[in-house]
Amino acid sequence: MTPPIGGAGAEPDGLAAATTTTAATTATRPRPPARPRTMPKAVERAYSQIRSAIVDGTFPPGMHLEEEGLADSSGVSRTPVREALRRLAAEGFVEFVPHQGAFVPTWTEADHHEIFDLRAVLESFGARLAARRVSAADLDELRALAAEMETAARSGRPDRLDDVAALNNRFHGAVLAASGNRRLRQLAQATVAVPLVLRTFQRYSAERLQRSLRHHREIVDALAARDESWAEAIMRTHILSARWELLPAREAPEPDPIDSEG
Amino acid sequence: MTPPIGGAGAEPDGLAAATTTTAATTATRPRPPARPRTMPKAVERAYSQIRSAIVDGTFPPGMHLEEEGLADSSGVSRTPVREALRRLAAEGFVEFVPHQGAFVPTWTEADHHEIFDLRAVLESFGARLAARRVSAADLDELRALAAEMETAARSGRPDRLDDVAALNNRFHGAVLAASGNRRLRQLAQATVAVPLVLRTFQRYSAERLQRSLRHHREIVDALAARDESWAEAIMRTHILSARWELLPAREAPEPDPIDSEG
DNA sequence: TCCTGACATTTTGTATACACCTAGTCAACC
DNA sequence: GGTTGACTAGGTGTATACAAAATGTCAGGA
Repeated sequence: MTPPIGGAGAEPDGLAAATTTTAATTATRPRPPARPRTMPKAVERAYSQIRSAIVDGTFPPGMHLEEEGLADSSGVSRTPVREALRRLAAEGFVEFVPHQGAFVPTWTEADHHEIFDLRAVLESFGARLAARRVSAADLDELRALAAEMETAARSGRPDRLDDVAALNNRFHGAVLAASGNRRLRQLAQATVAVPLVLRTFQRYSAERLQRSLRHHREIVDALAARDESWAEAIMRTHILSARWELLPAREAPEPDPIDSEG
Repeated sequence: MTPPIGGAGAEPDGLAAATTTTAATTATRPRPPARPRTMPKAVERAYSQIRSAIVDGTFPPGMHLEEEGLADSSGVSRTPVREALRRLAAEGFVEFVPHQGAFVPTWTEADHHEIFDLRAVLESFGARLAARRVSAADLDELRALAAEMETAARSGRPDRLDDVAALNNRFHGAVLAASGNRRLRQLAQATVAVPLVLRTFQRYSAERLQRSLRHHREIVDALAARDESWAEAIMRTHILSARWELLPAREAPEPDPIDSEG
């Protein structure tokens, strides 16, 4: 149930055909929540353009997002832009002020801690659930993602760090998918972490990045062992250790920038 | 920051009056996220009407919500109806199917368990945080709400049970507010439980209701003692015990309907 | 010189009109 | 008679036009 409102729903829904005369007797027969076909393009274009502009910093924190301008630059009208902004607001990418419109949120340190607290709670719970239900295919996928991340990180090239971040998101998403709780996945992925964590690895030192990658391996091991407590603990560890790498205040210090990692 | 997108933002944001000669340097200065004034009325009307119709069963599960009809019955046009539906979808009250529109979701038993698992995780964590930061005023409010619920329940009249449900929501919301984590509150309140739990108490037996009310008292005690683990445990208990009262399958049995209590 | 008031601009909020897609129905063909 | 095809209706998706509201500016007065 509850398909992700706009997210790229790559999940086979499976249970669409509960059409078996479900109690309702009236003529206004509720039709079965049919299969999601293809998403239209206007809202999707506006959505992804705005989203990536926020993520990559083109739209800096505090910026006022005017609907007309976004509509022009996206090549669509204001209506789909509004819908896209609403979705982005629901996911925490923008903030709305009643008669002023949408703004790129400014993250405070308190926000940062809120988000990581929630990530720790939700994803460690997801890891616990996943340890119960994980399949061999899930484990293969997780191992493959971990390996890809290690490869990308080993290259040492900063431009690969975005790949690492993307793979990291996929890894965490895969764990949440393996948990079997779709709402949990939706919450953890959409509402919580994305805006902050997306470009995260740019700031990791080489050794911290290595530790993060080792965490991933250990998460897979814990899941493979079907050890719920271990899985929960290592996932919690993994996320809470990342918190301190990414504090907004740490922008200046700039630790060892990844280079020359064998 | 991140004010609740559509919720009645009753928070004094404080930093509204930077109106004095625009201390900014550039013209495209990001303006401060100003105070939330008054929410418009069209979307709000549509939103609350649709929402309550879903909650009270006027719109049964599986029903197709046609925008034009909703617009007519709400006295507004389709545009605000669409926005209201988007918000409701983000909160789990409706589901969207691409070129078919919005439907009232049908809750399966699996959905039910997903939701209660998440509630248990989020709200017990909220109780833990709240035990750290709860103020005397918070405790007073919680005690007052608990007392009101007991009064309403003692009356034994089934029509008061909706009041109990509303007070229950306020109680849980107050705990989450006391946690100090706004995102946690937003997640726990908006995305997770509301549609299912709202009309919940109609199904409680008298003794179960009493137990639930005692839980509330114990939650307050745990918070007053500033005992994080106690608060977390009793909140978890409170929610998980409620899970089994509300299973969809239990519709037929219909236990002792509250009467003559007190 | 500073404050107060109204005005004008800009942007959001809302309404409506149009286009495309989906689904259901009916007819033609195999 | 069953199946396939196109047609028709209904509804969502999108675009645009209009109204309301807020902000910033400017003039007038104390």
